[in-house]
Amino acid sequence: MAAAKTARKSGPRRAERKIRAHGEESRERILDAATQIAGERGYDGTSVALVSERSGLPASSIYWHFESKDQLIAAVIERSFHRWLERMHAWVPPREGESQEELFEAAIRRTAAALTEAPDFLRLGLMLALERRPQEATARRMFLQVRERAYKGMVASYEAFFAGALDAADVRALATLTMAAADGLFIAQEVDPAGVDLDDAFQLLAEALLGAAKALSARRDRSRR
Amino acid sequence: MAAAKTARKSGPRRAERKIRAHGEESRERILDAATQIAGERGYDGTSVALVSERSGLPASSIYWHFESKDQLIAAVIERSFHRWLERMHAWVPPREGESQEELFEAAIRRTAAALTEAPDFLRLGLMLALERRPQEATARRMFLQVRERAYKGMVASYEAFFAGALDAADVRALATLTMAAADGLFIAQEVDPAGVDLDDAFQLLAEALLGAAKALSARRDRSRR
Amino acid sequence: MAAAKTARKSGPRRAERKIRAHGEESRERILDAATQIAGERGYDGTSVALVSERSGLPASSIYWHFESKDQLIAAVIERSFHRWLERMHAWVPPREGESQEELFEAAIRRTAAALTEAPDFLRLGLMLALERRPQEATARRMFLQVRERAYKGMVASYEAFFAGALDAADVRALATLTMAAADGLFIAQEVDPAGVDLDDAFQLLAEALLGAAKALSARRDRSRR
Amino acid sequence: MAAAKTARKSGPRRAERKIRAHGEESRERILDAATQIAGERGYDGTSVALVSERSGLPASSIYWHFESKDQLIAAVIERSFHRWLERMHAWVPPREGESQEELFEAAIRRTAAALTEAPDFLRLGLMLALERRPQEATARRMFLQVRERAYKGMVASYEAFFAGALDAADVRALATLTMAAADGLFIAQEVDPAGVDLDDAFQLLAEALLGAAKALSARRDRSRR
DNA sequence: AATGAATGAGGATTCATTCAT
DNA sequence: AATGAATGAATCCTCATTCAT
Repeated sequence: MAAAKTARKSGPRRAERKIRAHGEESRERILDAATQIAGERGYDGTSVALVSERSGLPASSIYWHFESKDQLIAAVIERSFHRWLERMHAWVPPREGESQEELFEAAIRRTAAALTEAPDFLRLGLMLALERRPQEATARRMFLQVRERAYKGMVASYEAFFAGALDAADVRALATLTMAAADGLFIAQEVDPAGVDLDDAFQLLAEALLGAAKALSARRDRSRR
Repeated sequence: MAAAKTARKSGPRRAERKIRAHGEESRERILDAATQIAGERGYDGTSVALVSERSGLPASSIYWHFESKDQLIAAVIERSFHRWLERMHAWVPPREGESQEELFEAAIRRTAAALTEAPDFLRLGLMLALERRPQEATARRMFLQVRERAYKGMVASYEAFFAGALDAADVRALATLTMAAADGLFIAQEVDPAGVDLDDAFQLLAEALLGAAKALSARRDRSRR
Repeated sequence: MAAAKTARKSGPRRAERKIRAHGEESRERILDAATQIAGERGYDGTSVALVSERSGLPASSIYWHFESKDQLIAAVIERSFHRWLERMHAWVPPREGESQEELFEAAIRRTAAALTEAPDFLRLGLMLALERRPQEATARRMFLQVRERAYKGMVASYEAFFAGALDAADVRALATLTMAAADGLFIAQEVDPAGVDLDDAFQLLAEALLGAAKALSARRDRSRR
Repeated sequence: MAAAKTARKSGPRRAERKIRAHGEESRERILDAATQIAGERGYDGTSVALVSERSGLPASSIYWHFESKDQLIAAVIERSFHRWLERMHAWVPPREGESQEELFEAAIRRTAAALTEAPDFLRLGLMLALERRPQEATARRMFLQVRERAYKGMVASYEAFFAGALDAADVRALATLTMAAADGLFIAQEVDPAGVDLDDAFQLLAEALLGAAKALSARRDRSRR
């Protein structure tokens, strides 16, 4: 490759597309390219040269917008997360007049939707989460931060569902299990899309969690007596 | 990876440690180093130079023992898996005279033990599973193969537990959910060891799965009628 | 310079410090930063980006004030030299009623003071003087010019001291030796501040030079006979 | 330039000169090239690419022989110093039947010879000595170390010359001054080869030092009384 | 049963400089 | 009187791999 950079110098002077863009636009172009690539190939697979090629901006321009590759990936994660959050909010109309159980199952379905809505983001994030490198951890930290927020949101909604029945520790345990199962199902489906039906699996998960909640409150009653 | 890494190669190797090992021993040394590094840093983070340094053998010797980096990582996974299997067998004495539920919870506890027994193996495997690169897939395939075997084993034991109550599809769904939750809990604990108590979480998972099983068989009864 | 340097540029500059300074002030800020950095790291070590960061002004502003990096460094040298000259004049009150020898030693002490007064200037200048690169020689030329002036001044005052005793060539030889020793002592003290006492060393230098002067005039007498 | 690497790929396969050299030979080739370049252009001017080009070995091979550019330059300094030391020893036949003063002047002449014998080495070393970079200081340290050895040697021979007349501190002061003057004269001659006659200057320096020695021992007598 | 030496391709990042606004 | 954005060339260095010995 070697000369396949930027926009191909073709023929004489190539003052063709020196857009002198509005900055923010270039930044977005870079983030778009990086999001795409990082989703496909992970942190290490996302070379600055590739992002440069795909975004149409020279590598040095990437470094004008981002301090380092690590920070670029962190920005990718941040933006993806915010977009995903927005879509989540748009998706879920507040429903009324439903039973507790129906409400809960709806919440779980929402989680399922969340997974299918942001596969690249989650895949990249989980890969980073599993890594244990000493340095260059900004991107990883960003994902964990963002994940923490999602977890807190889940705990809050569970507290509403199980008010009275479960105490704070139980709710957290249930939320942790939910998140774990969601992550795991995501992976299962990534690995073998044909082998898992996410809708069915989350339906089953909802029932499992309700069963677990019952067991927890029963345990609680027993210990209280 | 940029500059100034953790590791330092130091020019022409000093002839310090010419152990002239007996072949198999060198191979093991290389695998040990590679296992350690790959567990920490994933596929891309595992450079041949690093493995060379950590094992004390020159890079060319690694290529004498393994065809390529990809095959090396595949071998790492294979060996880790076999060791893990051995430990699993040694660990779990067949218990008798227990109730169905107790037996089931014991099985789940075994799964929990499996996670804590081979963290590097699982961490690396999950990272590979999440990756989406076209070439160099030997290592990834190896993990998925190994994982498939584990899944089959789980299905087999679930069939024994839920014989009569659930049909094959339900058992598979339950096993899939179990595996997903296990993977997810593993990740949760890797990310924040203090935030998750694996014993408690798997206890809760067992109750959740029993709840799900009940729901499944109820559904089945309903549809049969 | 490789990666991960001391300094960090941080993407699109935050608009924090838009002082809208009055031109001359910005120029001074840039010169201050460049003086500091060039004193520490030499010509090549003084990157425009570093100067930008340390001065708080964007790199493009540096190019508004200076034609090129080379001219910037030349300006650094020029300004440093003038400041140093000023301080020198302020420092040295003309003394009267002293013996020849006392006057000479006072002159040498002045030279010593000159060194300690402008270490960055001298350090950078000597570094430039030692370099041998063809292009970008403005800064270097500027230093040598300035140095020539200092040398001429020294020759003039030596001519006064040794009027009658030495001829022009001898005086120049003595001045050359003085300057060389001063440069060398400066380096010695930069390299190991604890190892050299500049006052003592210059005291000794004064005595050495007087000895040399005596030898020179003796030689001259001999050759005249 | 870009493609002007290694040995020019000309025409078809270029298996022409894959010397598979004896290692040590390649190392020397690299050091030769680096010595030449560093002498001309200093530390920063010595790019790995240039050394690669001049030595005929690819850049990556340079990194097989040396850990980093910094260590390469350090090795350059070390080798240059040792070669210089050898030449110094060869140069100076032990003379007998001369007066103290003649012996001393001979020693100084030896120092002069030393300068003209290793100009590149000294120039590079002094440049490094003047720098104040935080990192990458191996080369600099190496020069200072080597310089220290030269200083010790000088002190030892001065102790022989001035045994009885001067005490240890005085000898050190004299040696420091000698070295400083030598460095300074070297610089003066680098800057303006026509302006300095090294032989004359060192002759004068010898007389100056003898004068200084006399002054020192007179001072000592005075203070002893 | 190894290994010293080499290598081309590519890695991230910094360089001095430009120019439209 | 500036500056945000960009850029091509160069920086040091690491990569997986090869091959003669």
